[in-house]
Amino acid sequence: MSQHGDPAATPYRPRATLRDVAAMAGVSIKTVSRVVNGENGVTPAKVAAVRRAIRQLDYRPNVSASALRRAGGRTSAIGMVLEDLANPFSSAVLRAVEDVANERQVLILTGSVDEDQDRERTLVRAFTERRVDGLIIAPVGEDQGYLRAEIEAGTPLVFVDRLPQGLPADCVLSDNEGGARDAVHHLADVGHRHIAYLGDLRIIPTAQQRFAGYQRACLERGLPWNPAHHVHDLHTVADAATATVRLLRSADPPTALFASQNLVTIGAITALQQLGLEDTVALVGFDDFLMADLLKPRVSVIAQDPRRMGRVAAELLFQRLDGDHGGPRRVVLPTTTILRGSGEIPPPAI
Amino acid sequence: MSQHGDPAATPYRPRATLRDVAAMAGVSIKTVSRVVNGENGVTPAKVAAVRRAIRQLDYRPNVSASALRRAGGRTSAIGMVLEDLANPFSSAVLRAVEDVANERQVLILTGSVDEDQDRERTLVRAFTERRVDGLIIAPVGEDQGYLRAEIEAGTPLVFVDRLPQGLPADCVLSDNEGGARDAVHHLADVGHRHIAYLGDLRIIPTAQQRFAGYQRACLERGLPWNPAHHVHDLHTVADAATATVRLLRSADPPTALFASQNLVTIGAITALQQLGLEDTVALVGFDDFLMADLLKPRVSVIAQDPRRMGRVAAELLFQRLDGDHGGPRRVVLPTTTILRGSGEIPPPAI
DNA sequence: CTGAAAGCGCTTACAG
DNA sequence: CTGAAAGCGCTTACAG
Repeated sequence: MSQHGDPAATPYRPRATLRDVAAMAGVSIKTVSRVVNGENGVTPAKVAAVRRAIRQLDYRPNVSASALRRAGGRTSAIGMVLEDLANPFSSAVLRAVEDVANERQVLILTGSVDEDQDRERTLVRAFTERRVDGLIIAPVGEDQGYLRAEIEAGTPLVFVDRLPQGLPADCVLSDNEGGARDAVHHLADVGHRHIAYLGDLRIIPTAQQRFAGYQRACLERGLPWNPAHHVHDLHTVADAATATVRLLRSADPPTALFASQNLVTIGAITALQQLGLEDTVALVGFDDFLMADLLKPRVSVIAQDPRRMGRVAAELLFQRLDGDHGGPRRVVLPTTTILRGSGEIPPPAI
Repeated sequence: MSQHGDPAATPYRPRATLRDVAAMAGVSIKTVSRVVNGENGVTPAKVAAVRRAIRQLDYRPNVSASALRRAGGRTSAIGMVLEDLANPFSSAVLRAVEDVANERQVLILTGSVDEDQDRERTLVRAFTERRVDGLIIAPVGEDQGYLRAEIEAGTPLVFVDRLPQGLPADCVLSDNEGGARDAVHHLADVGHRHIAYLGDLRIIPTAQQRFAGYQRACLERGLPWNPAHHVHDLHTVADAATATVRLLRSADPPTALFASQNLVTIGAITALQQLGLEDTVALVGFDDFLMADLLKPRVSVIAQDPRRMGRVAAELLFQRLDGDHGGPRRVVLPTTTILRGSGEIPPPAI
């Protein structure tokens, strides 16, 4: 009796293997392998017998096992390291990569790093140990030199959103500096001369580039350079709201705001509404967001194109996998200025 | 010369294997395996030699190969099938699952199905062929019976967001009916008797449940049952906006709207703003969204908790993987009614 | 404490 | 057209 096994201890029927299918169909495992892989040169009668056995046993090929022996050893999976899967920018990039990968029957392993360098390395290592065919990475660490070994081992790498440090590699970026510059130029066109900069953590390269664009435009337009109007290291809505309130209540408030990132923009709007200044102080945000159109005033933004970023990155990766061994490429995606109202509020007439 | 290989043809150094490490360290592969897996009973001197070789060769264990032979054969990866990685609900669920999986060093394979039944099956099959340890699925198909084989093979399954059909299995759902009922009761409390239902595709189970909750509340409060005020099959912002405009311009317009889903809510707001009725017609939406707080009026919603849904689903899955073989469990997560203004607009005094 | 042999599920490289 | 043998990179089950 006990030979039949305790159902609680062995509740499962193990998965059928090539060998099981071969036994049931009365052929060798090699013949089954031929049928599974659609190779020709198998008698129709045997093909039928094998197919029948596959169906009866619900056979599922083990792709890890086949990749192990197969020449080239592709796993048909790529790894994607993102800042935070729950944020709209990351998830839009991911989705676009998925769509390209899907056309090639390639699966995606993914994870979030939350600005944590160690997590970036841990994730990359975990993906590598699964022998992914390639990696798309939004880097957070200050040095990506540790990835040199992956490249040498033949795993193509494409960086997105941020430039990698210490490693020449493909990457796809937004024109952060240009976009920020456009924002300030636009506000200056409207007549503003006192434009505050509300920025994310200074360690983030994109934040640095956006500040550089702000700075450049201020120079180009001869705007007064007022460090009291430069607020850095805002990483949450609450941070941004608090900082904006303080700025607008100061003795020397700006007449316009440039918010260098999504959450900062939302924080700034929260503050403006709280002070009743949303129709008085101009605002341009970096990054578009759903509903920018429904707020009052509607929010003018410098839009990135995360889906395009993902698509281009995936296409680049697959080109590498298809054998393109050319030098590293850098793709800079232009931003789009979308004027909806908040950025067109003029400065108060004195 | 040509023996050294053409750099364009063989540009990469193959990854080191256990055998390479063993050769360099002057031990057997079994000893290297012991060191890599942290087994004890290896001379410190050999451990040191092995570690040195691992570092020099930048050895990365091939976890697929080890899983192949290892008893139990866990791959430390789970598969996650979601509606659309780019939508905030899906990505919040994913992120929460990631956080739980991360504690166990488990990786996530994921993909979007976009309401496509075939895609659901294709994705599940692809994950299964990679021998994921478990699956979390937001089902779209009308029948999940095809998954019986996975369960029998010992792959635990947890459904999220929607009940599976034709298969008893663990699942984690929002209280869709209860939440919709709450929305209508709230509007009735404010004084409304003509409350329109704006719903998603009728084939979607959650949409059906929300309509059922709407219906039940109408009965409970003795509200007139007016099919002209029930609009189904709205799946995009544009659809919802058009339908809302038509409804409000009709001879017999409702005084309040219940929007059964995020995009529909946004479409309804677009329409209300377009008609200048946002402060006249009440609105409650199902699903919270960032910025509901910044719109005017602020938007009252029935909030789900996607992060909790993901966390609970992942915990359930890992309990199963840890050996819990009890009967299928169903977890229903309560919704939260958040009153912000739009749902508290009273009906016009006659 | 250490390692040689067998085997995981599959494909490759042959031989017939 | 078909299959037996060897091998992918690793672990298991032994023997010493």
